[in-house]
Amino acid sequence: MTTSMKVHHFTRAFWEHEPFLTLGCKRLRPLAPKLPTTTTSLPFDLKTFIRPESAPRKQVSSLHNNKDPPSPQPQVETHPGGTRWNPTQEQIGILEMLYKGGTRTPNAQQIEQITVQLGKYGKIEGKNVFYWFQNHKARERQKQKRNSLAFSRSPRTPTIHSVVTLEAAKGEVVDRDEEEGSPYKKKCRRWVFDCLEEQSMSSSSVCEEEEHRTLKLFPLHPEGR
Amino acid sequence: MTTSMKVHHFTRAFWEHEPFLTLGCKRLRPLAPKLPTTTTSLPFDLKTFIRPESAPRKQVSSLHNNKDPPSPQPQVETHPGGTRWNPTQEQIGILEMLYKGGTRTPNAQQIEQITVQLGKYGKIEGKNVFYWFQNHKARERQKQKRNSLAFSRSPRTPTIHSVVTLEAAKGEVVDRDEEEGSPYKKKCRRWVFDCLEEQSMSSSSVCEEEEHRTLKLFPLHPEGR
DNA sequence: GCAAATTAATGATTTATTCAAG
DNA sequence: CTTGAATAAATCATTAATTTGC
Repeated sequence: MTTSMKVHHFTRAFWEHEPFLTLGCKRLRPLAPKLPTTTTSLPFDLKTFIRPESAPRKQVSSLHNNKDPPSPQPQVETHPGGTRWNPTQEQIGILEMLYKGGTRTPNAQQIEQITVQLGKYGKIEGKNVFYWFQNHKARERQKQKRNSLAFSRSPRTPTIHSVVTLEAAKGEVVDRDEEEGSPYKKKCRRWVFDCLEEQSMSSSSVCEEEEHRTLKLFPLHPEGR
Repeated sequence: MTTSMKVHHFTRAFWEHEPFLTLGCKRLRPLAPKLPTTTTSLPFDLKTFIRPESAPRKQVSSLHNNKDPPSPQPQVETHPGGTRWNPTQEQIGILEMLYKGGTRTPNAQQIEQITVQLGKYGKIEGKNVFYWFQNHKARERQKQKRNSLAFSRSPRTPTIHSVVTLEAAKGEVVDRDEEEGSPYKKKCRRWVFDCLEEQSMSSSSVCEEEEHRTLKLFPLHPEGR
């Protein structure tokens, strides 16, 4: 009986909702089907979790011996019908407007608002909005970088000015980017798990069974690499 | 009237819930206070959003010409009353057990389960679990890297080596790092916004007012940088 | 013209870095 | 100085453009 055995047992017990520790851990409910029951549009593929090897496996990764220690990993494999958000022109337009307006990392509330608005033009979720801003910001940055590099590189040869030019270019870029940045200084950014539930109803009776309403939302893949 | 003007107007209108586009955008409700109404323990600092300049600004970043072209460094400013999760011994123990058991990037459901279990030993949220695994994984990796570097560095000294050693070390590190990866091929991993709502009750009557239960969860900061 | 085959964009995820609380 | 929290960078994967052979 090695340590790994113990760990393994523990892990299994944990996932199976067995009382694994001394505390009064009342056995949870059978852990519902949880199959496609999850939120509708979720690409959660339980099948693959159960039967990892199914799809054509496009990924190679043969090289670079990937050895993962312990568990038999859950495979979240793309499920066929995996659909990613496909923004409409209106949605893109609004998002770009907001971006130009200075929005870079909208907070939970802002994302919610944006999502609601954009929802008028097509199916969309909050995470799509979040990702869009992250990606757009990052890719604008790349673009700027490329541009300034290209700019500085080509005129390179003459005398001194090239350098000057380079610096100037950089300065410009920075300014430009900053220019449209939000007017407020940067401050604390934080992630948050936020819930849509209307808190207004709290006024009436206090729900004893305060069902976990706080949400979740995180990576859906069972096991990382 | 420049483009920026228009954009600005649009943005403002957007945040204020004014009908900004032609579509039948029925004016939303006054957009509740939304101040501290947000989830309880959230470090949402509205103050800083309003009054950016407050903290002593500690960041230097002078050296190492950080030509981060665009952005002006993100200043994550802590807000005063911010309280971060302080894990108990039991919690840490369980988390490490799970980690040893092979858990690296738990999915939404797993995180939920873990959170519930750990909740018995102290206050905790899903995001804490999420972050813990991310950090632990990353820091284990760093440790491995450091170790292997140290290992390869000591026995090395002879002649040309220094350079060679460096390269070799890097190679080793990579492998080592991979070494503890999961045994399963890597495949598609997806993020998911998942909700805790018990899906069991769906059997009875279908709740018409399907209140948005899908959660949210994203960055809570008002404006990026 | 059109469908398989490439390539370009970009949505979604993971990994690396950074910041600061305790 | 450890590590929770957050952001940025890198990467993966899928959809849409575009090209190519017929």
